[in-house]
Amino acid sequence: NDIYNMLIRLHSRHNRADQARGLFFEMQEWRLKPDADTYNALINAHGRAGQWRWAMNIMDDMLRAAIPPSRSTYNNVISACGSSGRWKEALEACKRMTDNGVGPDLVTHNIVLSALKKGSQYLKALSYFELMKRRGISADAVTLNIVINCLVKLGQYAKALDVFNSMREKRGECAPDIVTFTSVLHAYSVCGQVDNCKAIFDMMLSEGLKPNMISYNALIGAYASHGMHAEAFSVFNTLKKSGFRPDVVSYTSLINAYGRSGKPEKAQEIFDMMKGSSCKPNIVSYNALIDAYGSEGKLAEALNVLREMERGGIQPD
RNA sequence: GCGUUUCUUUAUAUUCGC
Repeated sequence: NDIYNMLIRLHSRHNRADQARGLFFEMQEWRLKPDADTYNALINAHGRAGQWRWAMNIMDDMLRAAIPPSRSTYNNVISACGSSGRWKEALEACKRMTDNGVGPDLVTHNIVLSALKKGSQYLKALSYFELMKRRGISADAVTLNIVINCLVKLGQYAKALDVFNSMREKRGECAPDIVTFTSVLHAYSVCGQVDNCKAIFDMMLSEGLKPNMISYNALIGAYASHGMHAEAFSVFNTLKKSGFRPDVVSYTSLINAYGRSGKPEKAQEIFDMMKGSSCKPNIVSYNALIDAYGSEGKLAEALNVLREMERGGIQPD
């Protein structure tokens, strides 16, 4: 049983909801009874796939099987609504949870906040956070990271930095983590302060936090969006030297760095490098390269890339 | 009673309009 639960979780992580569902039926053919963990994992799998209705139906099945939904079950359902962009349904599910006598925990509140953020309801997210404070619910780093990102989306950079600085003072549960630093780095990029992106990155290092792919990619992206291809390329190399394999985001950011610097042939070079790697270009990579040519008026080359993309079986959007 | 562990939540890439 536990093995099936693990396998379903594995499919969930890889966004294979149908495979997860297959296992769910397969285990029952072996006369294994799905337990709460099974249902939770299955709900999670559908949530990640944006199938919030399925997620809800599975919870109903659970009730029919006389397995009471746990806090994790509700959290998974609320999260399923959130990742499908259904913030209203997320709030309703949260209310239903309370009505059914299952109290929300901090994770629940964080899931609601992120559902509001995914639904672009940044102001609502901030009011929800204020409500949490008034109720004496103490936030953790995840909470504050979401708040920072909502403030950035609203263009309230100074307030975002205030939250960041309060996290640095408080430490403990609220100590800035790698997500915090990456968010602040991105905030500086969005408001045009590239130098501070590097400063934040270095601060993260001096705090003893190890950068991951996402933080490297964020720095590459910051340089890229400001047309600083040399700096972007240098971070790309540092990433590789640190033992990471650049992913599709790393490559696409670098393509964009050259595109924005008016160097489509360099962008093409990186694109070819990506094809020679284990990482396949996706539609965003193709779009970045097409735009690199297009913005330099090289329409024939741009069309060539478009044709190559279609030959590769990717539909233009 | 205390601690440890498991599960659920947050950060990065392309174009265009307001």
